[in-house]
Amino acid sequence: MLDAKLVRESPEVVRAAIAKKHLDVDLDSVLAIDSTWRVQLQEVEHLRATQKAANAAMAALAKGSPEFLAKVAEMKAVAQQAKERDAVLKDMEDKFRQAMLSLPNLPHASVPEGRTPEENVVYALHGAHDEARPHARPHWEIPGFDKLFDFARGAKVTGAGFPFYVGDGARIVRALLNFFLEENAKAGYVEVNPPIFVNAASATATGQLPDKEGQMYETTVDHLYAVPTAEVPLTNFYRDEILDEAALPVRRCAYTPCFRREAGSYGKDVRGLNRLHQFDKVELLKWVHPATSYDELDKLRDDAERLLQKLGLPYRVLLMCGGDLGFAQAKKYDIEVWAAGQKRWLEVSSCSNFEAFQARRAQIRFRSKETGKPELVHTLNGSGLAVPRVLAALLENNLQSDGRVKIPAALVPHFGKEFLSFA
RNA sequence: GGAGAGGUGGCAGAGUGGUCGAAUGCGCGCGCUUGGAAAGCGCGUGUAGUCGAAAGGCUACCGAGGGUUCGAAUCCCUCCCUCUCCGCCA
Repeated sequence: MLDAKLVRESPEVVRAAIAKKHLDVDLDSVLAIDSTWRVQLQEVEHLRATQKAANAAMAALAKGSPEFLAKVAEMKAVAQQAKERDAVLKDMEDKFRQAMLSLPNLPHASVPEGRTPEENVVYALHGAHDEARPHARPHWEIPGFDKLFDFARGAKVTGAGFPFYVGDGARIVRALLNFFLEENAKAGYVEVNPPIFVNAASATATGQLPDKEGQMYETTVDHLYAVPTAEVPLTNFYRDEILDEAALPVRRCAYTPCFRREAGSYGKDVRGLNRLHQFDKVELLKWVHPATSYDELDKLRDDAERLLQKLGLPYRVLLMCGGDLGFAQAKKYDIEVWAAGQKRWLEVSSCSNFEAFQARRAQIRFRSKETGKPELVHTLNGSGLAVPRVLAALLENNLQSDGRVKIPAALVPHFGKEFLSFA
């Protein structure tokens, strides 16, 4: 959510942001709602002031006196009017809030212009993705793949996109998670094991509700939502709180399974491990002082990149253009790993600075030493990393002529052996 | 799951229909005092919205949401959460 004062006083700034993100948002109607709401607010507050004044006067009068009774009669009418006006105001407040929620975050000045994913800027390229790998093949075509990653039985037991991981398949998932968590801890992120169901208030604060309701699994009793990412419980950890400025930046990481309904995806995008309804991911999250948030974004991206470097997997970093940036982000880098068998890039992390956009919605602040007043923090997050796609790249890139997969040296201590075997 | 108690400012804790944004204490800040500190004394100390050039004004907030009333922290209803006891359970 944006600052209402900014929208009101500098609508041209917001208009430029909408244009850069290539969104279709009716700013004029937002402004109109804002001004009628404020007029109504004034009227209701004036009526309340009248009531309060009468209240004080009546407190000084004898309870049954003629003056008292006259006041009661007089205020009955005011009360009636206040009630009606207040109902209208409530309605307008809902509309106002809806209108404010429809406005996207402002893209940072360093975000490149562009409308489509093709216009994203390749910010960095790491490793030899174009090196010849004669044995590489799409991971789902590797002989024995179905034994370790059992989609058929997953579909029987639960549904499509819920595989069983068996034997070395389960072991490699656990090794990757452990590796990610250990590395992130070394980088200063405190490990958190959060709830994997959240309530509606939490899902709203991070922006999953109301718009993306259909992407989450919801429980029929209690109306809880299975988390689509650890970002949701983690960001909400400090919801409605005021942090100590000295504690910033706060760095946390969390592993959770992630649940996504992902309606409407087909073809090779969803083959094998590329896209699942349930997958494992470690998320990095920071609450930072506004003055440092872009430095912190660079560091966050570096932290995520380092994981791929240590695994020896080629990757590239994209700086997202305005049109591909996303509604809530001010700036975003996507990290994509090279899957040599599929010969395509797979997104394994998305590192974003939300500035105060999420913090305003979730009311996460810090007390400024300078002013003594609460100010909104900036929030950042990124995966560190998503397991199945890293795994897909690992299987494809490291496949040997003998059909085994070579485990990167950094992962061997966690996996316990040097080769993953499909036999 | 059953029975009971309770949710008030940074904390503790008054307040049971009217001048209560809320006593008092602690904490915190500033000042006086002191060689310095403690104690003591004095003053101050929430958040948000809105109007205003500003000074400042107005409004809201006593777990959340509804209701009763001229008026609600206080009465009624629903929900959430915490604690105690019992039951069940990995």
